[in-house]
Amino acid sequence: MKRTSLKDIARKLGVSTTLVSYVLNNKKLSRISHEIATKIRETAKELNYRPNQIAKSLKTNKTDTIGLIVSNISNPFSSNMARLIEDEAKKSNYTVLFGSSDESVLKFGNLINIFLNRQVDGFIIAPPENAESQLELLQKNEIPFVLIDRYFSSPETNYIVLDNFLGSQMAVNHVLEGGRKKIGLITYKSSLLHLLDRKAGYKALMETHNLPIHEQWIKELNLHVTSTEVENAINELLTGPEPVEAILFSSNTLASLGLDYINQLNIKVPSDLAVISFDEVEGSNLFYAPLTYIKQPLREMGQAATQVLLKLMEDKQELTRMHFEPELVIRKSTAPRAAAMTD
Amino acid sequence: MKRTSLKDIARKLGVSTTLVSYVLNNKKLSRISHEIATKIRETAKELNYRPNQIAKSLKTNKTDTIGLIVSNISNPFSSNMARLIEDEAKKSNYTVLFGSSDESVLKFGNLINIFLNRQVDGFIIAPPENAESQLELLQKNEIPFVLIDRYFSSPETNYIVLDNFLGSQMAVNHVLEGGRKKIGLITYKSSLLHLLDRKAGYKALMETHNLPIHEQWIKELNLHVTSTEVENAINELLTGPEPVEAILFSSNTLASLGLDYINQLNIKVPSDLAVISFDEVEGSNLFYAPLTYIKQPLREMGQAATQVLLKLMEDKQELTRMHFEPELVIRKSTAPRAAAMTD
DNA sequence: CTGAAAGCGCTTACAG
DNA sequence: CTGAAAGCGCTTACAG
Repeated sequence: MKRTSLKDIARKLGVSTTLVSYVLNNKKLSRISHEIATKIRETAKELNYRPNQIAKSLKTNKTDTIGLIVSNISNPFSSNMARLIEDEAKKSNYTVLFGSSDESVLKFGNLINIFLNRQVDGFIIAPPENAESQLELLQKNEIPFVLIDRYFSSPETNYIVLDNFLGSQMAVNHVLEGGRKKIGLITYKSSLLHLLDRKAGYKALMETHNLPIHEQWIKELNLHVTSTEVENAINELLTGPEPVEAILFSSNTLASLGLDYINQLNIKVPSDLAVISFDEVEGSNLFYAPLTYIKQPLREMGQAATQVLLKLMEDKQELTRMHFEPELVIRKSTAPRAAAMTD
Repeated sequence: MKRTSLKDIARKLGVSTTLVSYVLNNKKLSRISHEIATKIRETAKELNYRPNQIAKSLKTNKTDTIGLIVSNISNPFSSNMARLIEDEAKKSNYTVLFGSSDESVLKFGNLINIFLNRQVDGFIIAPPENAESQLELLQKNEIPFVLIDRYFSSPETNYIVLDNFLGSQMAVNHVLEGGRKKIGLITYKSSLLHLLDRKAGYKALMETHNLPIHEQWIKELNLHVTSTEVENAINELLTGPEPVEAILFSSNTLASLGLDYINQLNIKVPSDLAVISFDEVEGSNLFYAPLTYIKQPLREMGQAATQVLLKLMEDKQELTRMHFEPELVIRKSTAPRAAAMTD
């Protein structure tokens, strides 16, 4: 069954496709008789006309599609972001293509190419390490894009990220206020700036308070982290010459693995060890000491990213770089020393 | 900067676009001199040629795109499924458009239309209630699609679902073996067959064992469930004339809300109450009594759905309906009566 | 072995 | 007020 096209409608009514196109797109309506317009609309409905966006795109060079590239769509952080972007994009009649890079530049580059071949109008990207050259390529080709969650110092791009430096400071400050000065950091070995910011914030605040930072307090694990690595890191932080009283996890994945292990150990949170993390750990409220965490304003960030991209696509404008303020969600895992002891 | 087209390459080499098209698509290579083929490929690379899939699609009437419609991409079940489908589709050079219906037929219909306008080649769909007429429309238009997770008795469609009836039976049987005969069910008020199957399996197994089922043991909540509804349901199950000894939750969302509440009550799992659920509850391993659950073989189901759709798209074939076998993952929340007591 | 040409379904500058 | 016509970037049946 052939789908009906503009031509079919035009032929049936004995008018030009031009006219039909104008009417169905509500263009130049002022110059078209009301009568014929109505007839066209009726016939379109009757024949169950459905515009072929592909044909339209070929002509207009616009697909009303944006490509969303995240690390892994099955990660809650990414899927939540995806949903917000989907909704925000739909408001402007955009549809979202998605792809997962798995932290691999190779896969990332492939996705970019696949999406470019499909003529996406722009990208929202949480890039993997070493994606700089790919991004430069996009810039050279004047493809609009905005980074989210992650960013680079060069090339200069639009981005929407958390103020990660501040987030770490808030986390460390909160732990210090609870009476714990020996704080370990479990993060990733990575050149990604948002992660370096988290490390730097931790260090900076410790220094502000003239507290020593032992290098063995900072554990940097693989981006594709295993539970064993996390377990080893925790063991090392808890034993050694300067055992820590608190651990800051720089991601929900790390914290989730960490809590699993801590739960098996013969120690109590928060009396023996305070725990805090970036991003919520799904289900950590079921833990006997629900996790204190640094919360990102996901909705605002997702909407901002989409809006910035949409604006970018209609007219190249200057750079937009936003650092969103984190929120400290205090729960039991960091209850103050004294309180925790008598708990 | 204009993108280079086939014509650009053809002009530069003084050959026809026909030839260039054949070479770059590795078609009819036997009839093309090796020399000119090499030259064409070199020039394409040099000019950074990137095929315009939109133009190709217009001509071939194929977009190599599939539409994935789930209830909500930010639900872990959906995002996990999405990731598996993304990977499986990519193996065959397909890209995935996604959309969330939020259990609304209206939104669902809109997504179908949007995706059809974009000429997706087929759909993978976890439909909302009352989506039957929309699906019939797809069938009438000969659009290939396969349902996943959910299905209808009419119209007859392809689908990939869990054997939900069996899943409930496994769950109830396991609880009975643990020495508990009073079992409550918290599920949704819905005509969706996979949910009715879960209820039916529960009833059937109880009857097999000649156990009474009190109607007040079956709680049917709104698909857009609130924590209050879950709390009320649990309260009613635990008080009343015939308080239950175990609760089966028919989804991870229900179980998650339920555990949250049970955790606040002055009762212990599993000694006071055994708990079991469909699908894993993220982070429930952090709970003092990790949750026993009915596991769906997501990977197999996602791959099957994609494969069935791909086959469907190349040649309409007969119906494929698969009921996958569930797996019972036993953890502490359903430990046998005796063991739980002395625990 | 190769290419001119038609055509996919639209949009829109242009002529009347 | 209206329409013929060109053209977006491809594919491919057809003629040579």
